[in-house]
Amino acid sequence: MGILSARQIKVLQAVIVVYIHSGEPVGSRTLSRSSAFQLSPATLRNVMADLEDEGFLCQPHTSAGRIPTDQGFRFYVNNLAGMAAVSPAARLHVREHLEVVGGRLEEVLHDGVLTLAQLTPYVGVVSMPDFRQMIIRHIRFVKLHERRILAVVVSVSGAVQNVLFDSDTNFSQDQLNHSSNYLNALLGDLTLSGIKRKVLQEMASDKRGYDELFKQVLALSKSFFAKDPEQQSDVMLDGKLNLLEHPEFADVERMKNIFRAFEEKGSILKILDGALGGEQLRVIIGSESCCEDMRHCSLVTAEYGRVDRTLGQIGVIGPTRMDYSRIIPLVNYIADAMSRRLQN
Amino acid sequence: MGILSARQIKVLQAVIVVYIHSGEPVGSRTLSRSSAFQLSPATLRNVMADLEDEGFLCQPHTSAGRIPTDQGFRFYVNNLAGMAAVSPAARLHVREHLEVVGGRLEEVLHDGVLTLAQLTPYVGVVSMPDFRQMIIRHIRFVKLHERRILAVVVSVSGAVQNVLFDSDTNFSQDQLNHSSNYLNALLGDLTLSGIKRKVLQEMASDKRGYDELFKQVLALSKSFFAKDPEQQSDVMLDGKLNLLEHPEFADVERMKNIFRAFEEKGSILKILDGALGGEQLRVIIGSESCCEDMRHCSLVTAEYGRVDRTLGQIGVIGPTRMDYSRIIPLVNYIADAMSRRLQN
DNA sequence: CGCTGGCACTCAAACTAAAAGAGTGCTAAC
DNA sequence: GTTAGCACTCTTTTAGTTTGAGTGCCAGCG
Repeated sequence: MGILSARQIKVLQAVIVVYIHSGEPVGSRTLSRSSAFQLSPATLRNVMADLEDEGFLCQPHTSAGRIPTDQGFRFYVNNLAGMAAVSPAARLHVREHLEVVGGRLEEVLHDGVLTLAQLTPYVGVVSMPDFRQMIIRHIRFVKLHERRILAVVVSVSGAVQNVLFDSDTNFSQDQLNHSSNYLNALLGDLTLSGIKRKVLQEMASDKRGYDELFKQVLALSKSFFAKDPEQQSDVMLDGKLNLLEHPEFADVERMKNIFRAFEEKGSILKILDGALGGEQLRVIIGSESCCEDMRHCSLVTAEYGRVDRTLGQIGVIGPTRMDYSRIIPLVNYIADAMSRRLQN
Repeated sequence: MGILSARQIKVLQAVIVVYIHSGEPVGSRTLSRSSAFQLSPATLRNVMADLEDEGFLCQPHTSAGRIPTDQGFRFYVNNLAGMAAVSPAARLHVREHLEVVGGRLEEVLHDGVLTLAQLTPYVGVVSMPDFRQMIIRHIRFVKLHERRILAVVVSVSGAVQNVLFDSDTNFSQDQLNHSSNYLNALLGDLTLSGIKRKVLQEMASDKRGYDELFKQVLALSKSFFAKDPEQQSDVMLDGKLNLLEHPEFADVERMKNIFRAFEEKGSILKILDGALGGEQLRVIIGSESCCEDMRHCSLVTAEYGRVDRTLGQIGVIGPTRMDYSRIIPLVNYIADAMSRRLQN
């Protein structure tokens, strides 16, 4: 037990390949006919029964064909799935729609999921970078009304976040400008919390002699950073309708579950960033996501970002019966394209 | 024909009320028993047959009860539906979740749809104001990188829009600040296009003598306003899952259609803003929306905004079999609460 | 010992038939 | 104008039957 014979592997692979394309339980007869097996249905039955004992296959009910279990798919993805090259059509599509110039971070991400939703029959998904972990290029304060201030924070990767807060004192826009300048001069390759720490340090070391400007910056920073936990970390989805085309989601109850998971994006985010800092590409199959509502879905995701720093995950959500050998390279390809675009 | 007798109206109303609560076709027997009618089923049958001839009722098939047509619902909403008072529970919920202080426009709108999605079994929907029609309070330019500039535009109602653009010349942040100040001094109760026009006018009248600063502003404005059509006008939806609970959407095909309409928000926006400038409250029943995918849905929407200016529509989308007498006052109530919150 | 053919068995899906139930339209009588 | 009665229609439900795909197991063969 545990280790599979060469023949078992070959049968397992055949079952999975057929199942991925047909969506129906596959029986011994089908297998014996279609594939290049020289074995009789009876023999295949024996092999399949063994594979079932090992947990790679299962039957929806007695006397139906076998379908792969999550464990079966896992073995397939890890060991058997040959990776198809990204089709020329897909490359062209990416070149035209994704590999364009610039744009805000949000737009780039949107282009990414949109492309995935168009090139696959699944749902495109991307986790938006945690703003708190992004390196800040600019902070600028805009006086709105009395003590109400809008901080515009721009990261190196082009993400823009607006933070609304109230300051204790009533600064003029000129004062805010000066403070902005001061703060921007200070920051170099730091995240928001890094900046916060640095400002506090400068204050502690009080080598600045507490000049007027510095006091302003301090007061402002205090109010501003109090608001910091304004966390926009989020996921973006596109192509939810694609799922409706798959027979496995004709069941209304199952559909509801998945759409529920989509609506409260927190659970998806948890799955996406769950094993953060792991491999560059991840495949999460069915119950591996530990999310009950997503038990019948798989995720294929890849990291995207700049060379030095991962920003988030982009990929697709589809039924466990997913065309992994086509999707995995595609997700990789698109993550790469996005990363390149973010690089400038 | 055309005009309905008192008895016909009474029957029509009874059919609709029963249907709204049961969701099943209602037959003459049910009606004769339940309601305060002193009429026999046979008589009711005659009346109902007449109502069907007039187009207010229809049968899913021979020998089923009658269900109201869109026209029937229309008559009900216009003439028969007694408006229920907003329940204390709903009032409390609104007070706690919607009638809070401040926040960006986007947050306010989000609170609005969320509240609707929680207080009704339908989908909350709000059309975001067309930024181009909003009165601008602030424009501020932030230098990002070389000639790449981020304009932060803030409206009086608290909407913030970031516009990314490239200027022809490489301004310093100080120059941008001065230009911002200049521009902000100029604008008073104007929309973006109003400002554009004004700047052009000032240029034409060249009474400024073409000083250095003004030239800057001009150059900047030219690049900035070139980007103007960056239209974010959009709709926000919440509570899509609610719809799945309704028996009328157990049919997968029908569900798909509606979710398709949700995904491409343009069509919804068209419906919402279609009869813009009309009544304060609108009810759109079934095919009246002229959107094939939404044929089985009704919308109840109300205008929201500041006293002097309508910003958009907020309301719900649900099955045509909607509890209008509860929903209409509720939507009104929530639109009011939102408008009040936006007022400050 | 591995493979195969044969056979009995199981189970879901498809089909058929019959019955039940709800409701209608129509007509004749009140 | 209203009603009771009746024949008719059509859906829904139930049950029973058949079909077909597939399995498990056993005995025999190389």
